[in-house]
Amino acid sequence: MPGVLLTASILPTTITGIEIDFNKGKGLVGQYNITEIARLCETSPATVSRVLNNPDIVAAPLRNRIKLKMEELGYRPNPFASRLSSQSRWGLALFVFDILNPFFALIVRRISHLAMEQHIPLTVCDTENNEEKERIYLDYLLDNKVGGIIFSEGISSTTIERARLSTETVLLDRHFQEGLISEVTSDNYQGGCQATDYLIQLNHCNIGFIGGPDGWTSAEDRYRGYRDTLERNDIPFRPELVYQGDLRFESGIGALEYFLTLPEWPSAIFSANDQMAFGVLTKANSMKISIPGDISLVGFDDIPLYSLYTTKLTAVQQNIEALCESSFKIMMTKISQEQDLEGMNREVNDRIVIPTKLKIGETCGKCLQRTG
Amino acid sequence: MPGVLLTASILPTTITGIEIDFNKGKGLVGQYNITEIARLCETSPATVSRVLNNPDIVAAPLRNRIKLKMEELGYRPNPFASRLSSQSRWGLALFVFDILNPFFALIVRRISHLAMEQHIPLTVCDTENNEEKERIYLDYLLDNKVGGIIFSEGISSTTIERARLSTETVLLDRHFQEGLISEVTSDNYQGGCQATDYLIQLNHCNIGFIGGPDGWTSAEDRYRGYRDTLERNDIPFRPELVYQGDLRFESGIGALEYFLTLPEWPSAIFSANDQMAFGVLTKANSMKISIPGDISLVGFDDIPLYSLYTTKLTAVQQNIEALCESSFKIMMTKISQEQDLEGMNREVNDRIVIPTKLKIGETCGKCLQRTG
DNA sequence: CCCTGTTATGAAAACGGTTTCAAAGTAGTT
DNA sequence: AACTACTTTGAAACCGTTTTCATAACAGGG
Repeated sequence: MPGVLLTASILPTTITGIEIDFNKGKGLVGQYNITEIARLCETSPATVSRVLNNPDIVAAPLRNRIKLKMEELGYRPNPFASRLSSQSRWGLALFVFDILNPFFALIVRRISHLAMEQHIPLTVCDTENNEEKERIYLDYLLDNKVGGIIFSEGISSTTIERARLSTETVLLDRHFQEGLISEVTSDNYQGGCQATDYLIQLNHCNIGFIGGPDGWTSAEDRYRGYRDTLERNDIPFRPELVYQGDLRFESGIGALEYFLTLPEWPSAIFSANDQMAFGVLTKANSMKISIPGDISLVGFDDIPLYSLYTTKLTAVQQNIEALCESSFKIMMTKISQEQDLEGMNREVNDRIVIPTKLKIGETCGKCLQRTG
Repeated sequence: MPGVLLTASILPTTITGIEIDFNKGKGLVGQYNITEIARLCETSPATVSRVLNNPDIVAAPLRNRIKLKMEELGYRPNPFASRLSSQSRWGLALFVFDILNPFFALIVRRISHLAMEQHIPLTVCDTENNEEKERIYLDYLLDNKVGGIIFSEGISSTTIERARLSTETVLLDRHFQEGLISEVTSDNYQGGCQATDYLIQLNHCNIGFIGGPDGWTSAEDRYRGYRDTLERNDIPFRPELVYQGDLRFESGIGALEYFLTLPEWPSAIFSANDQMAFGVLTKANSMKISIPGDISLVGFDDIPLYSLYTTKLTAVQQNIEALCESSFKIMMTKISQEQDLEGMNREVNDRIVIPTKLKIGETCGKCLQRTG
């Protein structure tokens, strides 16, 4: 489950690891096996197995007798034996880059909820932006024949490409090489436009942008929205108004500090996520810079948690529920298609875009003097 | 497994669940098995197995030949086969009650780091305060012969008791029935004393307390510290100054609202965790109540994240690193003891207490008029 | 009543490892 | 040379399922 996070031999290329053996010990569990059940029901293991996996094909009286006996003894099938012999893939995994970030924490919670509803184990892999960790997790998952992996932002292409070749994959709010993998994203470009448009309507033209790390396609799309909207409104793009953040709180602090070193402060800031916006807010607060009095601020994500804080952040709202549900649904479809079609239409990949919405809070105001 | 995440048959008492079979498909993986390797090295599977599990007992030349061949072919042992035949327990799990709470998120991150260092898979179980989820997770873990489980606060005794009987268990910052399970806790009682003492030194005697849910032993210990310290200082305990929260942000808001309905406001509030203290801070802010001007505030945990916010919270500091490291170490010891002693000294349980420290921030001030 | 087609079951062969046990080889002692 | 002790290896049994294949039982059609 969650998780799932997770291994039988989770190792690098070599094969080591501490294997623990306590046959003696508290092992009251798993007394019964399928043969025992069969014997007690005066039938064969094959039939018991059928009751487990395909009950309909065994005659009702026998089936009930077996079911009852299993219930009575609290029999639980051994998953190792089962998966060894059936060779089936099973279970899902979710890669996130930073579980401390509430945006990802919410995704984790939502996806693991969906998985649990279906009784599917989910392994959560918090990679902490570390390629080595990604590799260890992926090795583990592939060894354990995971059924599919959902990748969110911040995971290296190496990992994704490797996963793509051996199991089902779905992207959550990010792109990968054109069309290779099904993806569900927010309309980040549109969101970037919405935020920028709104600020321009408020008369701002000196708009700072706090971006994300290279290769974060969601942040890049937001950036494109920002630039295109400026252009559409004949506002010249000024590179010095762009600060590259890392999407964490601290980064917002750094961004504001940077913007304040400019000869002319931006009158508004658009941050590629809420965490950084919140950093700006906090820093501004402590420096007695008024938001929105001195500087207007727009975030991205609309994390519910943040709306509880002192000043309600104006932010582009992502529909996290919809993101999670769609990507989970696509994954389930892929997985069942496998069953039926045996990979015939493997190359048909979905691409779902979920609209964003600007949610007005209290961090934006009209720009009075128009400069630039 | 993380494991995150998580099941071969994760089911309730009945046996259902969607099992997916895609033998055809992208299965380029796992081409080689131990017999194949043996054949190619002109030796027997038994010997290859020995190289995997106990390299020293096979002669160097043969061993190297086999190792090389495995490397060359990218051979990966099948964990299902391996665990089926060895019957060994393997892997760890961590139960947390709310992964959105930064205190637990930090624990998750720390423990999973430690586990990964040792190449041990960790399954993180975010129970969301739901006994049904606990059961599903635990069933899954026991079916999969987990090596041990670490329980943090907020998990039901039913679950813990059931786990205790079938696998190794360690408690992290909580108690369970006296001495039955090894535990590592912060000195919550002492922390409660420290906070209360500090406020009393500042001349406060009207001190509100925001507690946790029933059965949360860590919060109860903090509460005892609060009460005993009042008593030691001859300050009468007043039940109306105690508010039972649920340890979440919103709960702090509710607490402050409640305290303000009292005929006489508390001049200081001690909150059983940072999240609720932060709720108080936020609510106070929006109501123009000054902290520490009107009310002093002490939290508990000292989440690093929160120290970045506008006002630095005064809080009792828990040594999360130490908590995690100790409990992980105890778990590792238990697990290896199993190997050696085959349960001889099963009943020896550790009990480690980690001191707390009061960290002075900016949310406390001297109480000027002394009432009560 | 015989033939055919279907349904219900069991025997036995996988699945890919680990482990026990015996045998063969090596070395050291007398 | 004979005996013992130890090291190395392989054959075969086993772990608990699933799955294939064959058979038995049964129903329906002529």
